[in-house]
Amino acid sequence: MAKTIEAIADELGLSITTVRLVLLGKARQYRISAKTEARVREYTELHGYEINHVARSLRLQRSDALGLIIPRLSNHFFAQLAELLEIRCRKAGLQLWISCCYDNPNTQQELIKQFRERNVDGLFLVPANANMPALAAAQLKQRLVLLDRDFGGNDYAVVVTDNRQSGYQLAQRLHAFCVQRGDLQPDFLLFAGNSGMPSISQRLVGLNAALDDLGLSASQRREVQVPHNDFHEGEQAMGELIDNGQPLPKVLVCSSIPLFEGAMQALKQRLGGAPETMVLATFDDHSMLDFLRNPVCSVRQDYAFMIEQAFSEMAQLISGEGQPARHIASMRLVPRNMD
Amino acid sequence: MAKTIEAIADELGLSITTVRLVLLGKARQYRISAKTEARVREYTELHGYEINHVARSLRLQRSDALGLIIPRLSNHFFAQLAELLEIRCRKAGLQLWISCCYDNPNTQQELIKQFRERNVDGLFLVPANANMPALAAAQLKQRLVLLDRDFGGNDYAVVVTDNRQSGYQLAQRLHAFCVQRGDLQPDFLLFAGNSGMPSISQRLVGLNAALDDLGLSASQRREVQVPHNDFHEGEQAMGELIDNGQPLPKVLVCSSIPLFEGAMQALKQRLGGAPETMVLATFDDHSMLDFLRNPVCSVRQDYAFMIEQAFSEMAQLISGEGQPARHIASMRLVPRNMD
DNA sequence: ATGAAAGCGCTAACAA
DNA sequence: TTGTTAGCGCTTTCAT
Repeated sequence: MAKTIEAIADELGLSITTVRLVLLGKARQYRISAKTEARVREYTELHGYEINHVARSLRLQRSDALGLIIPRLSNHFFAQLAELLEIRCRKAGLQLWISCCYDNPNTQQELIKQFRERNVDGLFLVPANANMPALAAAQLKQRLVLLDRDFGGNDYAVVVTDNRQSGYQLAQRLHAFCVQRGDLQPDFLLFAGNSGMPSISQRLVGLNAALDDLGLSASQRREVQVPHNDFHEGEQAMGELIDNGQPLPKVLVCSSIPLFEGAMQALKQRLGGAPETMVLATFDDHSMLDFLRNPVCSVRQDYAFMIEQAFSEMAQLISGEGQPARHIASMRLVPRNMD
Repeated sequence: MAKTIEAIADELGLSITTVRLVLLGKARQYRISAKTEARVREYTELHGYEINHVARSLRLQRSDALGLIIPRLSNHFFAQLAELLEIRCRKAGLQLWISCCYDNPNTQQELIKQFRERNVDGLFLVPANANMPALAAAQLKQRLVLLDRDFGGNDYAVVVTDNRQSGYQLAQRLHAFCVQRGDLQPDFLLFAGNSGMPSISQRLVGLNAALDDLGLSASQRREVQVPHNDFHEGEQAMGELIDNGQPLPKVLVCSSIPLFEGAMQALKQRLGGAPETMVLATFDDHSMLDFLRNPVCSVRQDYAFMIEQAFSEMAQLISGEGQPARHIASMRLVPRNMD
């Protein structure tokens, strides 16, 4: 156990104030005598001193810590977000407490409560449903920055990617690729998980808008929706499609990586893999997509922008200046094997 | 701001103790009158009450929080570990504070200090070097559980995978596969990042022991070491090998996924991908390895075992019972396209 | 140039 | 059956 300021003061026969001023580096400013300063320094260099952040927190009603609630760390996108946000917070002298709610509203509510109890200065939240923002904002004195999902409302700071635009551009790009390689009438299969989430539904909106504009007929467009963005559901849905004897599409677009992985798994197990000419696409990017031989196009979100905006919104909320704003990050298409 | 116990007591004209006993659900036990209990309950149901964990923490000298320091969340293995450990801690009513040190000893030291300042009840640590365990143990009153890397010494609780054994079995399996498909004299290329880490060096030891036992000649064995387990180094090393006109091996074994990804990238960019007959292998597992057409064998660690052992070691250290022990998790080979 | 004291909200020991 | 108080270690304000 490290010594307290009081213990040090006692042992040196000084007052708490004196020791404290030296430890804070304000000796000069308050004209503590050089001799006294030296004595304190010598003592702490020998025995060490570590501030008790808990006591400080209680006194100042501020923890110098921020909370982050995401669905899960095993999703690479959120892990990346968490990693970069922690770096940014640390740069500002703040701790980031990272928790996973698995998109369970009860868990998320419980986590918000716990963060409140521990007096976080603010919360970054990937809301599990449309009600969470209001609930969290109330508990956190509006010190709330929403990430990745925009459920609407202008009351909160929000940082999201332009998913509609991403979807639109993705479909255009895929179609152009097909035409360029000589396939003038490609058909699309859209695979979407949990379209209750605005990020997902917007992706679909964008994709469909592009397919509309491209004039695709009904027979060139299929859409399969599953309740969650996970591996298992992707595998099952693609498995059923194959087992039911439905034709494979020329172009397969998935709303997220886990779903994409599941679909690939089903194709592999039943057909030894996706046909070589099948054009693949997924939202979110991962370096392992390089392993695929097919043409693949993924959508990479702009992490740096998102983190910077999210953090500066939080800083604003804490300082009490300015109004919370909505920030829309752009994305980048990442084509592979599509020259 | 939620009300304090004192504020509630004042407004109800009761004492702090009375209110507290009701809130703790000990009204019965201490024979608080039913009427009083009802009044308190009614009040808190209306106005709410949230305990102030910071004050509690200061008073009890205990935070009900544990720290976890890993190299990085963007490494899927560590993200998985963090995710599961958080679940386990939450089950026990403890918060887990997750931080990344990027294998930088200074950063790691700083994080340990910060956790101390915030009075964590214990720390899970992936040590950045051989000195960190002793340093951390001193600062944390021995409440330290080391993960993934065993730098030796019997003073600490450690949970690691049997990397030597894994390496041995992996090499045996790969060799058997080659023989079975008719390649009686396969040559191996071992690609290792940061063999200063015990996990990595043990993998190499195991691999080489197997190659010894299999009687491979010197010309059948190559080993390339790079300083870090990351994508860029893997890409560069494999790139140089190809650019220098050295022959590709029959079997490529990488010490970790990032390195493996880098090597694949170099093969893809220069040769359009790994030759179809090349047998691939890496430590750690990832579902996206399914994307590869080559025979691939990965090594999956036993997360469930590791988490359970790590947590129970921590529980023991906190309760003060028993001696810290070393736990060795076994692994499982995950063959793909190797029937 | 240095010291003393109040108070952040909680818990535990002791009173009544 | 309920009340009072000290104290966890820090910061801030007001005295010397």
